[in-house]
Amino acid sequence: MHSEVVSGANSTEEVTGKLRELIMNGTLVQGERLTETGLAARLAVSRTPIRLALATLEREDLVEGEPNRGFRVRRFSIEDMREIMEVRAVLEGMAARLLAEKGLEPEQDATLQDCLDGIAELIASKRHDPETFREFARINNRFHTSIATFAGNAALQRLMVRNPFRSAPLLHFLPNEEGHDALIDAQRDHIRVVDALRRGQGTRAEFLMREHGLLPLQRVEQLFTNISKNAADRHMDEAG
Amino acid sequence: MHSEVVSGANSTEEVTGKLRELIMNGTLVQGERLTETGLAARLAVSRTPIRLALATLEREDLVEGEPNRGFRVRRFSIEDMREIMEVRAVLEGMAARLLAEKGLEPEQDATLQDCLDGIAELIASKRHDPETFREFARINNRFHTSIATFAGNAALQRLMVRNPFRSAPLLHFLPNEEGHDALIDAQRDHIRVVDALRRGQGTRAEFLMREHGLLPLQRVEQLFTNISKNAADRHMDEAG
DNA sequence: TCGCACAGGATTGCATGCAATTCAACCGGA
DNA sequence: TCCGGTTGAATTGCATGCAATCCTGTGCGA
Repeated sequence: MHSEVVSGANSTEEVTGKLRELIMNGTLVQGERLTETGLAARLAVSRTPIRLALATLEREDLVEGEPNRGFRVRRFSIEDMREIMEVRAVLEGMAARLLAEKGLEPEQDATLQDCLDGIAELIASKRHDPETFREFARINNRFHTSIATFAGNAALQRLMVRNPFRSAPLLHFLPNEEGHDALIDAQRDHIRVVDALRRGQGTRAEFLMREHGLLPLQRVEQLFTNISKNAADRHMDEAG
Repeated sequence: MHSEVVSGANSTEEVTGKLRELIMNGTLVQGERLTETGLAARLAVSRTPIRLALATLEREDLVEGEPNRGFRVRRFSIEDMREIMEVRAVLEGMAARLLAEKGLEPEQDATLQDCLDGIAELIASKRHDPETFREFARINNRFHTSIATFAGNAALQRLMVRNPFRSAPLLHFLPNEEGHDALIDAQRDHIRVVDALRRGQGTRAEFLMREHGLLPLQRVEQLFTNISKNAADRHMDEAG
């Protein structure tokens, strides 16, 4: 059974990444049971790295396991999403505050300005195709990651990169007409955050960032209702 | 090889707990290399649960591992401690704010009052023996855990119980003459936090709790310098 | 004396076997 | 028809074997 030989030397790492991706892009649907043998066959490794990967993903809250009963893909309710985003917003706010209090190094300033410019360009292009949105996601990610890094608190940074906040499934919302508005909203927040950072206004930076972190909430809620509706429709189709 | 049979059905859980304890109480010193076989022999289990436990502890930042080179007990510098405590303070502040905004249920109010009373009693006793301090630690822990729970944000609660903030080694500072003062300081903060919670003053509760979370900083710094001094002395002894 | 290659041992990483537990279907009885 | 008990398959949890990798110390050459 050599369906798909894993390339890297370290299987566990690869497996963890692959599983994370499978969960996040929805291939493994929420609530789905994950058997070690099943995954082992699917990824062409033995159960050992699978088991380790699942333990890791459990700590990331992407899967949940019960003793002697294996793992399943974690179900994210809308409340879960809200809670996760609230925590993330607070942590991002903290990062912004620390950075403002420390002051921006010139090159850090340049990096953030670069992000602002990149998004401004996307907005000016007035396009709202998927690629534009993906590019926004990349720059946006760089913006937030940079602030978390520049803040200079390793413990904070670890929490932010490791935990599922950003990676929680369903945050990959699809681009649509409103996507472009989302860009504009985000950019407005970003500009103000950077302004606060430059002026060393820690509290202002903190709370701007907090609020910014809650921006996608409405969007996610809408997405949730759409998904529920689709599920209901599909159910009716089957019944019919 | 039956030196110490593990009782529970689930070895991995037990092993994780035992290792966590061994690291936290200093039996496994910082920077010490952890070999799977060594630990397996020590805890009388095979390498498999050891490996899983180490993976878990790595995510808790109690050990650090390099691929193909095993794990070592994480070294905590004073800067690490400060960063960890800063993050924890922010998260505790968030919990306090959420709880204040939600309002206290009567039984929640009673639980917190119970903690206040318990510590007040310890202070009134004017004793500063180890047992008194351990009792304080228990009540203090209950106080903070309660607030984290009552806040009603599961994601936040998970972060706070799972991560090493509280459990970071060296936070088990020894009781001494100043220990009693520490109780008084803590109690003063607790009373004000509870007051803010009762009045629904979210911002006040948040910042009181943040400040409270930084209370042990000075203490930890002192402890660090003492340890360094001791280490230096020992080194000189060896050299002499 | 110093630097470097190499060999042997130690250790990790992964696969797999086996016992214990859980899950599911079936069967008998009311 | 419904319900509880039982049995067998599926699955997890742990132990262990083996190959690959890394570390240590030794010997050779400059």
